[in-house]
Amino acid sequence: MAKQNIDRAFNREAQYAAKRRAVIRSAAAAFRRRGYHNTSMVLIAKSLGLSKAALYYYVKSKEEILYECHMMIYDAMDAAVKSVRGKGDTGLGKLQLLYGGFANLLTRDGLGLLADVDSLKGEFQATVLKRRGAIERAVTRIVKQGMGDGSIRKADAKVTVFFLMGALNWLNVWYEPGGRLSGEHIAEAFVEQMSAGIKT
Amino acid sequence: MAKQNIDRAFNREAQYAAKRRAVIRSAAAAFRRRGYHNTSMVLIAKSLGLSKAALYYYVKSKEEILYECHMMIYDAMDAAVKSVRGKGDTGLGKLQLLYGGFANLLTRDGLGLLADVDSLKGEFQATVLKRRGAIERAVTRIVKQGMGDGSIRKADAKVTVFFLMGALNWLNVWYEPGGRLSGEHIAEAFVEQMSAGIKT
DNA sequence: AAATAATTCGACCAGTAAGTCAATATAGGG
DNA sequence: CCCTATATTGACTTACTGGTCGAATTATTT
Repeated sequence: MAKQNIDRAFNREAQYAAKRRAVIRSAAAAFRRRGYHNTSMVLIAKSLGLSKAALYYYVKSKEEILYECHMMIYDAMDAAVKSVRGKGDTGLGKLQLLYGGFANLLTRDGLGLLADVDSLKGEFQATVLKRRGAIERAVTRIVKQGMGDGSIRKADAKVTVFFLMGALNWLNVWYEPGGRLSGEHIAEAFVEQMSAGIKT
Repeated sequence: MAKQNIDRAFNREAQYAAKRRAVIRSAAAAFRRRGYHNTSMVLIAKSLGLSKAALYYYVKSKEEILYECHMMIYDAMDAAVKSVRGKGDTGLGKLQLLYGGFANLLTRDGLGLLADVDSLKGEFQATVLKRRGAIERAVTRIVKQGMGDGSIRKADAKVTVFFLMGALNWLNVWYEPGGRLSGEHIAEAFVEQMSAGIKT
């Protein structure tokens, strides 16, 4: 029954991983609503029907949870960047796809850009900043491509990108799932306003 | 010498008020850099060459400091709103003036939009949210005016406004005074991108 | 059913930071 | 030069919360 055993073990592992993800996701939602420091471990635990001690069976520290929250969103954004490779004939077209994808992540998929980078220390913070930088650089590259092919108006690329990323970030603060505005609606409006703001 | 006494007393009062303001301003800068919860009262005190206990001679609590930080920026924004009354012939023109004014507050004047509203409780939080709502409503009013007079493309006003406010808010995260980009430069670029994004 | 491994918990520990207070230093006014 | 009000402090208290640990409980294997 070696095969069975392996299956079982695999299943257990998967179960563990799933629960760990649940912890991260639940914490992420709480962090987004109340902020990192206003969310205690007991609260995260209780919202999952667990005790605080049980939480530490799945994560090493609160900081690690925050770190994983960041990784989650950056994984998704990296995937979005990758998915527009080759697509879109102009820089602007590519950026439209990517920006819409980002907006969808933040609304439809319930992921949030956490701003609490300062609460992370050492290696954790360095990694998060590195990945954020990578995203910004990817967007900047596309913007510059657009400026090169004439689809995007020439301007300071850094300012342009930060302007656009800021609008996205603010979504966390005001967007409420299930409200009057659907995620798709917002994504569409954002892409339109973004495009109009930067195209030639 | 009653007059003298009154003058002196007034001077003392002014001195007190000035020092109190200094506490708020210094704390605001620290909050913006490190975040509210990562900034201890001792740190605020030491950066002013005081002990923590002395701080409590000027403020009632840390929360009050955060509250006053918010009031400071909202006072400035209210003033900016007031200052564009009557100016600008179209909605777009008025919004350009206001948006540039906001950008200047955040860069040149070193004021920052604090996002830590969740760390405020009860009446404090209610007041801050009320004032933030008032600013958003003022901006929305101008946007709608612009949609009415044909200077601004018709769209969902709420989304439009939040998009623009988000870009402003993100300034706090990435803008560094004394860097390559001057406040004026950024304000100009923001106004241009904002205008292009929403005009007809 | 016994033995073993995976989960979960109550109770506790330790560090941190806000806030208090009695005591002290400083500065003008008489 | 004293006296009063203002300004400042060191030492202390208090409350919270992240994190640990051994025991208990539950699931799994043999």
